Amino acid sequence: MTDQRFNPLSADKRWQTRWSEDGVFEANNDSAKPRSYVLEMFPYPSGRIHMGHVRNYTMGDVLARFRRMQGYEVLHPMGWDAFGMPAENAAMEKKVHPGEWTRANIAGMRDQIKRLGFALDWSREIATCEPDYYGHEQALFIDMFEGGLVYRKESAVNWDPVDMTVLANEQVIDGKGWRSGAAVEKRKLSQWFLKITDFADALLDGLDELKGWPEKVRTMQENWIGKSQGLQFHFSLAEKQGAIETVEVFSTRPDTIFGASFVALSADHPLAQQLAQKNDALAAFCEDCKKSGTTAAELETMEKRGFDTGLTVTHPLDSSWHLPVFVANFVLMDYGTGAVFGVPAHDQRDLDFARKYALPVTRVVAAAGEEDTAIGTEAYTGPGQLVNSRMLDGLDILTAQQTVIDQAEAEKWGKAQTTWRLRDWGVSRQRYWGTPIPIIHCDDCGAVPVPKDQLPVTLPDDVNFDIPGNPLERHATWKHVDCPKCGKPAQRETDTLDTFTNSSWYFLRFASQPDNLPFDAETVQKWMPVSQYIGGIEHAILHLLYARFWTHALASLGRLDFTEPFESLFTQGMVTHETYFETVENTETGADQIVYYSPDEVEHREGGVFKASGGAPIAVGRIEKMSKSKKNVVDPDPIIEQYGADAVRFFMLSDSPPERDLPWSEAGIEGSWRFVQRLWRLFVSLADETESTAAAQGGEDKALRRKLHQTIAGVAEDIESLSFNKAVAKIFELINMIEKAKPSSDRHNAIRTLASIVAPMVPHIAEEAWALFGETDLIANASWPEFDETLLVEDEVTIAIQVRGKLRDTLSVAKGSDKSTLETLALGSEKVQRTIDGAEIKKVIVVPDRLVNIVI
RNA sequence: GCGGACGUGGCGAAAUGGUAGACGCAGCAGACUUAAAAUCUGCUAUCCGAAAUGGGUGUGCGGGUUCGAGUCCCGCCGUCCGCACCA
Repeated sequence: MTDQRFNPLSADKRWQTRWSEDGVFEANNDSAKPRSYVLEMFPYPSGRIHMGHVRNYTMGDVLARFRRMQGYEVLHPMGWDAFGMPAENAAMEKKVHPGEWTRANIAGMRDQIKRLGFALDWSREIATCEPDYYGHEQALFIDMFEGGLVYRKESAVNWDPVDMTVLANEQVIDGKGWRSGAAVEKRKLSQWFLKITDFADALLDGLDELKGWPEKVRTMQENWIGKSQGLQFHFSLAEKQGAIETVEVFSTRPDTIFGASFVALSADHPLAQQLAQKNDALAAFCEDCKKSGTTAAELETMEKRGFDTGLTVTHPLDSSWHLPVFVANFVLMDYGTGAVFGVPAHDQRDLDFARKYALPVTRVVAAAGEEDTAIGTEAYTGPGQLVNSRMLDGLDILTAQQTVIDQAEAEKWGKAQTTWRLRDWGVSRQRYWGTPIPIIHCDDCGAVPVPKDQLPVTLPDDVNFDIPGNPLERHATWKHVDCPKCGKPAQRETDTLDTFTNSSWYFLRFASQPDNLPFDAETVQKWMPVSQYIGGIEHAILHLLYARFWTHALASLGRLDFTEPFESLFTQGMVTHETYFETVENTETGADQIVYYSPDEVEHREGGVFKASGGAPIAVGRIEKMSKSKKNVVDPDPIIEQYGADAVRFFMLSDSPPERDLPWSEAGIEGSWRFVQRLWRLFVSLADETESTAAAQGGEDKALRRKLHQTIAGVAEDIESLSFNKAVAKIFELINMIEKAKPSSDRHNAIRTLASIVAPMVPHIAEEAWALFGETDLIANASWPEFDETLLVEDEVTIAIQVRGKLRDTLSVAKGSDKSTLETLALGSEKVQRTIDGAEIKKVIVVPDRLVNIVI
């Protein structure tokens, strides 16, 4: 007698062991089968996996298992994005070495992930913090260095003047250092940059190829790259300042040149710097500009302020027209030329600035009829014709732009120019826990790459984090080396690479991992590009752009012969949960403060939510992304232990569309658990039944057979499009029908086939069922069931009968009934006649197999 | 500030411009049980109605296109995400 309850505690472990021992999911580089590379963004080993990971890897796993069943050789690897700040924070707080902390986290998280029974090729596991990964990364960096894609320049960082350390944006809270609380300053450091801008055009054009990417991500990348065409030209300084005689500006709106009322320089602009040397007030203003943050959001929301330098420039189209020159805090040195001309009437920022400093506002573009309408508090950015613009009057915007550009080029004071919002990628980090930059600084030879036979440049283990700052910088011996070129004493670069570099090529290393090279191009070529990449939308720009850039760059260096790494991309939603809180008075300050409670600390009872074990009522807050600060985190581990991997996996796939947020709920996981048990009851019901005994009892069941075939086709389609919630709904419909059906050979077959249909989602119970049915091989090695095309279409359809677009009746007719039949049937409907009530019929619209709409 | 998305029952949602609410959760009623759990059956957008194989309303708000709009267009409102040193 087979157990009437499915027991995941024993089944999960048993099948996971079997899959592992048989090496079922190890990808074969030499396979002759068609290939599919399914990849989920690898995790940062923060300590514990969270529900977001579970959701991400479950989705990838369903696709990977489904592709295997379809006959593909599947590469589905897992690894660790193991460098990063949390390890250093742990080192400071817990006095544990970042490496030790990270490796312990990896070990724990690997166990957690394995308990979910994913079809992963663990033989290819990588951790980016190990020298056998980052050493190869150093080799690739040197390739880029030698290929002219790496350079050094000054760039601003957040500097904490108390801790004497560089801070990440994340560590700056309201302009203050997160530990010291000191006001953060911008400070310039000489840093390494990768020339991503060399690939701006290629990265932009490449987006067109990426048909399998969400439109929104392509748009975000397009906007991020920000190609804009315009006019770059110079204003001549009325009062020459030594060597500086002109101010170079760039504008995408040269048509508005007659609306200019000022020129604004970045505080970092050479002219601003030069003037500041002789002008204490200006120097103070420039210094003040350094106090703002380095993030775009801060720069753009801060109060726009300027400093009038007293200088003027002459207008290029009218030498008698002088414009004042300001230094302004909103002009970025990194974009364009570091100087702009302000047209207040047609740019909101310029308008705000002009109002503040009482500068003229002249409308130069107007929609029809608005030529004389004054500009109030809102700049006009819409279409129209040029006004108040001398020779441009009456022209449309585009023609005016071209006219100005042509004249500038003819008179040699400017030229058409393409500018990018995209800036080069600063990869230097003044931190320990990252890939050491393989460069040696020699007084005589300059920056010399470490010879490849001396790689990897490994991190020293004997470091301490008792004082802030970079331990590599203050390590007694590590940085002191001889120059590889001339042999004289020199210094190692002590900055490490941005962790984004680690995730910019890991997918290549998964595909091929020779000892002596980063990857073997031929093997990589067999697997790449990644067929389906799955991860969070938060990576829509940075990670995905950097990974694309590395692939483009390696292709340009002749190391790869493709440029786009990810054929299809899917961005999944977050796992969310209700928040629980109460507002209490802070005993010291008297101010109200919110105290959050975790789901473990509350209980749901009649009348609401209360503190656990009979406590007081508690407020239920918004449903939000699971986060430590809101304490609304549910740890997957105990859930897996209680309900088993299959129920957890199934929950992750049900209900919410995968790109949308998934609210975690106790009731939801209970529902998934009941689903698993329901499946099991169906499977065991077959244990003593053969197809022929079933047939003998009830013959055949055509409707159920049709439903089965529709489900096989429909679920396959839904899995391919990652619409797991729809696949789940179809499975439920099939099960509902099976449960209501009488015994028959078709019912018997439907249940057997059901095991295969659900196998990618709930693989443990599917294996268990397969064994129960007497199969000796694994269902993981089985094929996706075939379906009969002819059974997919119904032979009877329900037609909607509308009167003036409103549903009045429905009719069941043979599929393919012709229009006149349908019209006659519709007009014969009693309900229709009642609604028409003798009115004149103007028109009858008939859509075969769909509806009839009677217009009166 | 800039860029991107989303908005449908009590909740998660479904719906090539063609019957809005499939499927799941929760709830209600019933069966089974000494009882509970589990399981099974039925109902479940909303308003009017005793009920109807009766009618009205209804996909964030306001307009528009169409025989027909959740879906397309225009304008709002709200919420969320990203913004270059978090990963």
